Amino acid sequence: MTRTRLTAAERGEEVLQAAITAFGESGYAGTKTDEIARLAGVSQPYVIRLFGTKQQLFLATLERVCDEIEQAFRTAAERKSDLESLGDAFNQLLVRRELLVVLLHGFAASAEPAIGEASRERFGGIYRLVRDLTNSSPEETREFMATGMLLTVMAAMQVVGPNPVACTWATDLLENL
Amino acid sequence: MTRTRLTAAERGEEVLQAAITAFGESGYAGTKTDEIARLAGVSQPYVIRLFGTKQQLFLATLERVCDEIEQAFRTAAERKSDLESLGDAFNQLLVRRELLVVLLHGFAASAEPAIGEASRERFGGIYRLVRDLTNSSPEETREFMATGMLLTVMAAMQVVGPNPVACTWATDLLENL
DNA sequence: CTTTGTTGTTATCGACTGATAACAAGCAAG
DNA sequence: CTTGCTTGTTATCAGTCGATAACAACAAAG
Repeated sequence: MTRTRLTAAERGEEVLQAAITAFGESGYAGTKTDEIARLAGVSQPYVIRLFGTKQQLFLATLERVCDEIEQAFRTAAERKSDLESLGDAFNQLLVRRELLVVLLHGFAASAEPAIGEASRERFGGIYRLVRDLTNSSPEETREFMATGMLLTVMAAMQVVGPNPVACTWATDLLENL
Repeated sequence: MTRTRLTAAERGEEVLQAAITAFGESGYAGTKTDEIARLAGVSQPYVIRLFGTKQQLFLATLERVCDEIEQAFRTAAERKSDLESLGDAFNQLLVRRELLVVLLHGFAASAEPAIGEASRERFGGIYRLVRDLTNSSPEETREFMATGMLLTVMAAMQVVGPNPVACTWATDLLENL
């Protein structure tokens, strides 16, 4: 048991990774801070002290996820700045199902004002980033975002990504993509 | 106060409508059966007795929502059986934001086995229905479903539908649709 | 070595929440 | 009217969960 002592920033990072996993699986309301603590290997009260409240932890998780998505797009655009290149990057993100599904849970929890505001802000930012990185028209960008949302809900339904549930309609939808 | 006595089926219907509203706003885990009861004007234990458990109530709500969506598509196809006609029908559904958002909450709660199974089943059914009603190719149908998912998450973020939150990127995305 | 700040824990609370039980009130038939 | 079935309520529990408080362990500095 390597129960090392870390700085608050380092431990916070571990908790954040655990939060991505947990929130990605069960969403904002459905996830217990205790489960996140267990995944991170710390006590539940410490998770709360590191982030203040469960909601602030969720918001931090959402911001982190969006940062990683935007970073993946920027990196892809450096090699080739078209929508196909960004699409490949998106498919790579699907390997970590929880990442994109956290985003979906943010959208779904938008009735909570703070979460809704963050979701709208970050989704708009990703839209603009995709459009600007690739110099695409609004129509092309919308189709890209739409396909992204379809894949994201399919990730939530566990028909794409690692260990997918077998599903005839899913394989049908994924052909020629 | 018209506190009339209804049959179990009639009262169940009222509870189901309340459940669409409540689950659409707060999702499966985030909605309290007590809130549904309040909206339906009955006591919380009665809601439970009518549907067994909160999960069974959510599943019934999900089934109902999917039935209504499929019905809207069937009706639209009777007049004109192409994707544009079904798209118009979908836009009409957006007027009742909660309806589509319940669907999204079903996807999001797919980690719960029973909910995941129902979500996959019904989503696949809608996909096949759209494709068969319009005789569209898998590619065309996929694009339709993708756009539908984009609009659904935008509905969850409250940037489309009644009383939309003003948002530059949202108006941008909705132009020429 | 002791002082001081940071990291982390255990103990515990208070509010919530789904579910059960027991009971009451309406309604139709005989 | 009373018997029996359905509709509905109040009371209440048992478990959960986020959050707070108090304390403990460790490390660096002087």
